[in-house]
Amino acid sequence: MKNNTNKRIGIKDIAARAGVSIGTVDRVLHNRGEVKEATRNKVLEIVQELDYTPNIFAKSLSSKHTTKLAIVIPDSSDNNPYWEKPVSGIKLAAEELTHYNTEILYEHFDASDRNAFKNVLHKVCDQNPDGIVLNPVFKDISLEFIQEFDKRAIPYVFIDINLREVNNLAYYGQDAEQSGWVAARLMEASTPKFPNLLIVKQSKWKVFSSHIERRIEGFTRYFTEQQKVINTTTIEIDLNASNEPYESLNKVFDQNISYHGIFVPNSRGFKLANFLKTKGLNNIITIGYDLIDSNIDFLQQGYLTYLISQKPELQAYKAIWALFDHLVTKKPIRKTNYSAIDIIIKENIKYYLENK
Amino acid sequence: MKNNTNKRIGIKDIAARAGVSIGTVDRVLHNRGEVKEATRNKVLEIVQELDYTPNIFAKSLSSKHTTKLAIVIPDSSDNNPYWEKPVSGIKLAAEELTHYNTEILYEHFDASDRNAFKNVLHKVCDQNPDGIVLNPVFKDISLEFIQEFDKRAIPYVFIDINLREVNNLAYYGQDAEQSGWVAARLMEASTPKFPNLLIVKQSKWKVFSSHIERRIEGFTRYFTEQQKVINTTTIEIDLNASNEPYESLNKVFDQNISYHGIFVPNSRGFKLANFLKTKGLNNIITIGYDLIDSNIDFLQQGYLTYLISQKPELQAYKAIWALFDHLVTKKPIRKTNYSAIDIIIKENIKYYLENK
DNA sequence: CTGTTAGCGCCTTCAT
DNA sequence: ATGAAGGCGCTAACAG
Repeated sequence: MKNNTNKRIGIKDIAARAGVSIGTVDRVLHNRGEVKEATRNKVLEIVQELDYTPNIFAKSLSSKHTTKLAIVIPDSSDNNPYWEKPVSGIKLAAEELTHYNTEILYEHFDASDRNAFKNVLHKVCDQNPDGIVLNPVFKDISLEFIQEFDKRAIPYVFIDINLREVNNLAYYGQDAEQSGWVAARLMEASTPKFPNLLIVKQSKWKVFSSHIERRIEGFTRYFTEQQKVINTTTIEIDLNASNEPYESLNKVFDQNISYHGIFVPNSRGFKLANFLKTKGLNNIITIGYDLIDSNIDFLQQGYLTYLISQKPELQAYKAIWALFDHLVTKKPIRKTNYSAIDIIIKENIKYYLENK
Repeated sequence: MKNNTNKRIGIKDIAARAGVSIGTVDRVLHNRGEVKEATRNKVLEIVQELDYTPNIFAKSLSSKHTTKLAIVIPDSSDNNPYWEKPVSGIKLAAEELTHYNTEILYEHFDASDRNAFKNVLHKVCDQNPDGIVLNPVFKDISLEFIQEFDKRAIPYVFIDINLREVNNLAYYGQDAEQSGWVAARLMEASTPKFPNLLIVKQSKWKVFSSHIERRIEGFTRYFTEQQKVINTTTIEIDLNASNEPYESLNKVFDQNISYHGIFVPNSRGFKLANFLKTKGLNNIITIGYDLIDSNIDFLQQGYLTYLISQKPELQAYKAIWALFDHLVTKKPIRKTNYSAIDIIIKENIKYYLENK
């Protein structure tokens, strides 16, 4: 039984102890205005001694200052529904944070549009926010602006893509290679020895490509490191073209190889699934990524066997909170934060969705 | 650019809109004192319309009242490390909530001790808490006290075990049968057709038994409903006896059946794994429950293939917050809340643990 | 039944 | 360089 009867000590107490007014205490606490060196030291001493910590509720209640957090992540205007997810995480965090006198600046842009990206960053700089969540889709442009952030001492948190050798406060994202391992492990468990495997890549997919490549690396490296022999075919398809993926897949399936498993390392598994459905092929193990609606649909129909999910909502949500904690409550923040790699099947998807 | 400049509306705003004073608004909000039915309705209407939510910081700043929440769940003193998990969720919630003027009353007891359970509930009643999180391990005793709770209008939330036909605010727990389905599905995917399967039950396990039974039901029903033929052997072992599970398992494995998979529907998978390790059997698919340390250890060593986890920390954490939200912020609470059924393998456990 | 008022701990402006 | 006072949104005691 815990009884928390320790009254918190406040600036009033330390003012009394120091024989000054609370106004003076406030000034030394915030380096605001001039205070005689002697009294200043005395106050600080007492602060130390009494282990004073501000009451952030009283603080945010009274403070006129609202901290501004800017979010720079793509939206789904490039026809990739994946991007809806982080946005919903942002909205949740924004809602919660209105209580704390903090406001979220969110500007969406097409993930494949260099200029849009640059423009957004310019706007963000103009707003002069207190902190920034950034998905650095274009590395060169990002680095440019990061210099500016550093100069202004604005903390920034990366989402999804981690840029090395810069001074970011934190990173929230996935370990793409490891998720490839997970996929491989599931594939191995569900297919016979020496399986024929197909990997369906997307061409013309510039933005996120490093992730996709690393998922594939992880996938194939799993088998080689376990010294399992597999027979892999990799095809590249323009998944945005209207005649695809049917044309390419038809070609592959006409070659009379019977595939045991198919790995789609991006969020477009549903396109493959749709193809399999029209062909009546429902005994192939298929593994895709991300819980977008059409994937969920085909998972439930049985044309996708596994989905791997990284809770992108949570990434955005956590990134924003990290900034808040850093700026307002001064909590220490862990720098590298990899998302969980969740395994979703028909049987557990329902409660997974209910618990996000 | 979304500018969240919507000032939160407060009791002052709704007072103005209703043409009354903030005092009156406060009274209807808290059912304190008498208010004319007409004005009462008007205020409530405006509250609805403006979607008012109280500023809990201002609230906890001004309020003298500290809300007391009592938690009645077992600890691990009955030698079941599972119970450590919810306790850690409680601690987290308690820590967060101290800020909000609420105090957590936690009294542990042995899950197998009827008298201990009763005593704790008596103590809880004496404390006269504002809300109660209850794991109703013993149904009859629980129902007895629930009558008292209802009489005093103290809201109570169930964890782990759901008692029907009582007026609980919410339930947080697992869908045991569905998790059995998940296990079955994984087992099916990883074993040949017509597999020999072994189910290792624990005897003398009174408290939690309905869950365990329902996991097994789900497991076997999956196969029958899919019309898959399996050959199942079920053994019951006193997993707390020192000569077990070795004696019983030895007997089973001496019978010259080669098992493809073993299902352990409780948290003691590690005991089986340890047996398999000493026997050098590492090609059997094994599925266990719960991320207790020894299970994690054997998962990483490869003697447990899958672990199914229900994030018991989160259940406790959410249950406490549900009470808080109900009592303090008046948020509506969903009554039935099933945990996610997480599939854990060697390859994804690391980030899973990092993200709890 | 309803309005007024004094805080809660802190920030901020205005005097001194 | 320092103190005094008003206010943030809400609770609770006190007057009508």
